[in-house]
Amino acid sequence: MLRDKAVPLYYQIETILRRQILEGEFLPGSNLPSEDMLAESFQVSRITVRQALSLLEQDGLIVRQRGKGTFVSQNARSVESPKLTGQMEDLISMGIKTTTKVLDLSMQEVSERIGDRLRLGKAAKVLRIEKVRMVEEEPFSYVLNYLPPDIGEKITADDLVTKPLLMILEEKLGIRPIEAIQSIEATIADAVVAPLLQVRVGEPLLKAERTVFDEHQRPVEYVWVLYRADKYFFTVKLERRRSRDSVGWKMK
Amino acid sequence: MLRDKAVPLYYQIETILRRQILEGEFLPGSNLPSEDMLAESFQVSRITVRQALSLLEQDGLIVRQRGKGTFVSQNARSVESPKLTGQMEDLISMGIKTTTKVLDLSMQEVSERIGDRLRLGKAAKVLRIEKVRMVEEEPFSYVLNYLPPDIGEKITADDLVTKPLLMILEEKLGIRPIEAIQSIEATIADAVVAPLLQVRVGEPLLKAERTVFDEHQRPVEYVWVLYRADKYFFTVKLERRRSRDSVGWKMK
DNA sequence: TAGTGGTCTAGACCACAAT
DNA sequence: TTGTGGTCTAGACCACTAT
Repeated sequence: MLRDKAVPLYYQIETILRRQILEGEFLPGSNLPSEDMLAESFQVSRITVRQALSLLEQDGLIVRQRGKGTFVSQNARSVESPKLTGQMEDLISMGIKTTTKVLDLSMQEVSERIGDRLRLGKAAKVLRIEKVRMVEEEPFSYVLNYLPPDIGEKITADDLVTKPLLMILEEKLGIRPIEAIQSIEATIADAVVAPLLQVRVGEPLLKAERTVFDEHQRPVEYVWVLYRADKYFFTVKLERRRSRDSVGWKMK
Repeated sequence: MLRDKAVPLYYQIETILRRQILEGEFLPGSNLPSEDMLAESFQVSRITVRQALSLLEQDGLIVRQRGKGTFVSQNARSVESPKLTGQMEDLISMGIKTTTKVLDLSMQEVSERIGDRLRLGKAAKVLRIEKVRMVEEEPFSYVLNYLPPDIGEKITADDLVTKPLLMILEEKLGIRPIEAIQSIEATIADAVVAPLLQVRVGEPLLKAERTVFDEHQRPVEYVWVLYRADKYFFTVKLERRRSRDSVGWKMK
């Protein structure tokens, strides 16, 4: 067994099993080897195997059933989307196939709404970035980014043409965005954005607002986006909150 | 310490800590007792405490930092939404404040699209339910439900007026819906739905499609919904996929 | 009864942050 | 150096499913 201090065993095992599932070595509906068998073949303890499996379960790749075994999920499905999906990873990798037109990049007084989202004081300034993202020569979305002053002052227009913003934060500034709270609603194109997105006034648009947080839960970016409804939809997995009745507890 | 065979220790501990956080006994940003201390006061092993904490971490209530401690999340925030949020729980509890007008309830031939989503054969039938949900006397959403025949045949119109569908599935049929895949896009009201939702043609609507699965990953319901944009938005937490470079592995 | 996943323990060592 | 969370072990017993 290859030991690598930098990468935990359970993570290595998860990676291997994930690849095997995605590449079809284990087919949807089929059962995985039992935990004992996996522990044996990887030469680790069962707890470590379970740690790996629970990651796969969280991602919905496998389903575990007591007394029966562990099965590859029917939803271990490849991306079905003809458009683009809006998961965090896509937002990052999106830079690959898209070009960005920066319309504005300037430090501005913070509005109450933005300041609230970024947890800034009233007198603070923010970097405002206005841009249009193009996918295959067609306008795709109209984006407003707002960044706290200490982060914003380190970002230049040159950065933006080459890389997506989240990648700049990570690689240039050492900020690790790991979480975002996003809300989505429907709206229609007005006279201002319609020409920018090359649609008629009144066409449907998907509006998303999100605040992005780093590992310390500091807000590092607030984003306001309008997507063309014909080019974008958003997919999520909803999970029911585990519900089990609990009982009282006595401290000893 | 109270032992209850029916409820795992880690789950009891999670419940207690969750309540303490939500009720403000631990304030956002403050640190929780260390894992060792929690293990001591609950009189359980540290592993069991960690299991409880990892549930809270998954739900975003706490943040753990190696070498520093465990902290209550800044986002342990109560519902901010003036409208309704679209999480699975809401869909269930929604019945409380809403009334439902059933426009149609009938067994029909399955279309290819629906059959595909519910994993049914070509000749299968489905129960189709068409309804309008009202919130405080105002139309809120236009909903089409499709259910597999064996489930659908057990549902009557009477059921629907009293309880939300998911609750019927659970209480009357013993089906436990635990997961759904949902996609969301923007559209506008056409001449058919505009009067039903009491909006003008051309007003923005949020369109959601979702397939609901039970614990065995069987699709138990397919739903197609149009929401009035002025009454509904959807909030989600996005999480960045953990990314760590992994290395090769040698089987022993 | 045999096999599976679910829960739990006691103990160990490590990496990281603060002092 | 001390205290924290991160990883890992070996072993135990339980609950559920299938035979």
